[in-house]
Amino acid sequence: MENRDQKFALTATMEELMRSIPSYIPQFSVDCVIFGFHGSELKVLLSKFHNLDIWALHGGFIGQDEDMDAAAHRTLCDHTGITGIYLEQFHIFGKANRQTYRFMETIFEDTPIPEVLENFFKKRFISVGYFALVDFSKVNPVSALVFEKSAWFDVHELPKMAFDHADIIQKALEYLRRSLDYKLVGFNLMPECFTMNELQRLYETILGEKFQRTNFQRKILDMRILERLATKQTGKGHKAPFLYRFKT
Amino acid sequence: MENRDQKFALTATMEELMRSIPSYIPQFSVDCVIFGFHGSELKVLLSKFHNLDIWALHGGFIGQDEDMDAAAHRTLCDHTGITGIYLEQFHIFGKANRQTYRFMETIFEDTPIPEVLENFFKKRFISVGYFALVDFSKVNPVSALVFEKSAWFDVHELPKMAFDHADIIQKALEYLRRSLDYKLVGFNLMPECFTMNELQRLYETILGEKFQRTNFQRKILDMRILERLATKQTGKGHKAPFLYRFKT
DNA sequence: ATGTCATTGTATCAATTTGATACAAAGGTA
DNA sequence: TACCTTTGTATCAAATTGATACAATGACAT
Repeated sequence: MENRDQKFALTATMEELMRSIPSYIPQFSVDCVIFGFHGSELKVLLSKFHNLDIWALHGGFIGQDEDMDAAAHRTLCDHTGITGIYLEQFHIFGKANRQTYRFMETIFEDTPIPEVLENFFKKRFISVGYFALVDFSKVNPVSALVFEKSAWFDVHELPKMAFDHADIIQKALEYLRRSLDYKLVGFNLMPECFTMNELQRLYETILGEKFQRTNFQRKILDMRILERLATKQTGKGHKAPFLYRFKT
Repeated sequence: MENRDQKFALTATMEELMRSIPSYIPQFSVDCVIFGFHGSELKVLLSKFHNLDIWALHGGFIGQDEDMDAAAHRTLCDHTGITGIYLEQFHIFGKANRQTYRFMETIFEDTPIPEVLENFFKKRFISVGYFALVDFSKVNPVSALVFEKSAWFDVHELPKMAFDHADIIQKALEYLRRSLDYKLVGFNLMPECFTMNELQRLYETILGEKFQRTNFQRKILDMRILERLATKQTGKGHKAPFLYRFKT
């Protein structure tokens, strides 16, 4: 019974997809790695397929008359409900064996696959990887299309992933490390106000190394990218830390 | 007369292109920015279109069953005649208005454009930018397809460029600067043996800044990436510099 | 031969940046 | 009020970087 409802929901949203497919560039997709920061850990937002214990990145296609960046933003907004997210392309995945069709068959089980979908998905795909930096607390994950639900996962404890999506996340993380911009990354991943300690945890989890508290503080303050606010009134048994905010 | 011969050559190679087009992924291309180093300047290899005073990067398409990286290597080999070149993707260009068709019409002048080509080129294109690092002295530019000839240009003195190719070169240069790896770049752009002074000129032209001779020498030697060979017997009126080679 | 000139290889010192440690100032609890 | 913990800041040593000095070399003119 429950299974039947899901199957119905699945095919219903598929109808929508089918109608829009002719307006997309064939064999080309966008995949977004959505990073968030919570509880001292770097997270990625993933979605689970109906009927399968497999998770995937949020992907989409590009309209014939649509800028690629715009397509990435649209895809992202569809799945998170927020706009104005920081987004940047980091790599193109173009191996010859990037097919999604065999996977489609599993999702559809014994339901016949519509011809439009078959023609679209049976070909090999090239995909642009984008990464997004979002304020964890502002995201309200939206399930759409073939997805049953969304959830945040620790970057180092990923579930079983679809296609080459685990590789894509790995590449995104490498890119983030290599081209780390303290202001950009902090500004987009942290909430409005935060303590120096929380900020340090962010960079530690991204770079995978520990910093010395006092030197980290000096380094960040010397950059002059933060405004110091009032001290935070903690209920903890120690001196209350200052709160900071990124200068605009 | 001369014009007529050129037109003939143009359409003859076009026949070849037409036959291969159905095996390519539509609306998707690869463009290579080929960097070389000569006479204290960073150069890019460009090709000139027949009948037009417009130069372009070397581009190509991707076979349906071909890895994207392989397609880039193939394209590069077609135009330079050398294999095993260092090649890396750096950006994907996906603005909605990336059309080549209007340009095609100019090239064809009043010759009718074959339908296969028309269908292929009339759509908007997405292009992956690759950059190549080659030993200037080893390249023997090969003209192919719609190109009349190839030539090296100083990165800062580009001729009139086709499409958005000037932007693509700019992006490639920015990428090269941002992710500068001293060993990688030097190893691929320098000839087998070179003096410290020549190496310094390379990094100065890439980064667009002057270094202090003595400190540059110390910095590079401290990296332990070079082997020192015998001194070079110059005909110059001063102390002969050592020759160096990158460690393998 | 000898002196001049330009360039190279190396040493050296100062200035700056980075790493490590010390310590007083809170904020809560016993 | 003593005690514990964490925070903010100062300070010193170590490492890196910037700037300058100088002897060594190779060709040429005298």
